[in-house]
Amino acid sequence: MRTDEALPTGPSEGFESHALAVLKARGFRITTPRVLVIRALAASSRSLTAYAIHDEITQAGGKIDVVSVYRILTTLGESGLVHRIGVTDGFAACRQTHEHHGTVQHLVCSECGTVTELELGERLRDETLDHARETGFEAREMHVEVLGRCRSCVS
Amino acid sequence: MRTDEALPTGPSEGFESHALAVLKARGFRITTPRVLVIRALAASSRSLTAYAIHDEITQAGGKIDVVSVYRILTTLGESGLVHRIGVTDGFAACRQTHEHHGTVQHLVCSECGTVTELELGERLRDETLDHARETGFEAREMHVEVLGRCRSCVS
DNA sequence: CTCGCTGCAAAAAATTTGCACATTG
DNA sequence: CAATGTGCAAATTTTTTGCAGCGAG
Repeated sequence: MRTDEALPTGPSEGFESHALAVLKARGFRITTPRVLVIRALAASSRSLTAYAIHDEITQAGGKIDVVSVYRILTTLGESGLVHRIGVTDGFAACRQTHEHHGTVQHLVCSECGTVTELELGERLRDETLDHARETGFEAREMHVEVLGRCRSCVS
Repeated sequence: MRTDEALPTGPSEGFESHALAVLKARGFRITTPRVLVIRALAASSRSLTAYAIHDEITQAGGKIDVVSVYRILTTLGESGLVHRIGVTDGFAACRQTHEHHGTVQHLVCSECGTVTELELGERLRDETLDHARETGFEAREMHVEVLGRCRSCVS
């Protein structure tokens, strides 16, 4: 498998190795298309749709079918390696390597589209879930999206 | 305009009159298709996709084009009368008639699909937003989805 | 009566499926 | 070499657009 071209391994390389390790641990094969998708996600601070990922890879000289992107995104999603961002209707790399029990917030910048993950403290998470539980709801996990402007767009 | 058949006005009628009032106040016309969509949303405790709404209306003897459902959903969304539910990829009636500054949580039952709105207390909302702000993010609004089992599915 | 809204037709975009072939481990 | 995963072709499904005509106010 050649991984030495199309979508360079940059500063966010942490996600790539983490994702590959998780896939391997779960019994999935490490293939070129998977590496390319992971790399595209790792390189983007924004959330990407299947077609956006396909374009990124293609424009970087890589070759992949959109169908594969869809299938790979499904796999990554089931392995907790990507999160679907509702407002942008795309997928963002889940960079938190430690266990997050549905407590990651996504800060989505409406100006530049950057998606930042932020761990919601245990206390806030629990209080919010307890609030839901007071109504008799058996809360299992939650997803928080915050819209606004990111640090660099504000200044 | 005939509103006396197809999708009866039931117990959740509050949403219908509220929605119609809001539309009227915003200068939109009250049309049969709009009433039908609003009624379908009001009658469902679950979130509905455009096609699901179309089916509901059609099966109840009503007549509407899916294209209109899309356009009406857009209008309702811009007027804050429906919320897009990420996990279900559908729309749910926003039954809160008072101002909620992005503080409504959605409790989505993974078993029966029911979507319940729950106001997140001011304190919890502010603390969560402040948490995001500490990172330099200018938080404007937020959306919380909680997954689990609703009261009736638990018991 | 007039402008907004709907329906119809059609196009465009997004997502899924089946199967032969290529690739990983 | 034995699955597993990919690409290709094609079918489905979802969403958008243009325009003529209906109907709410």
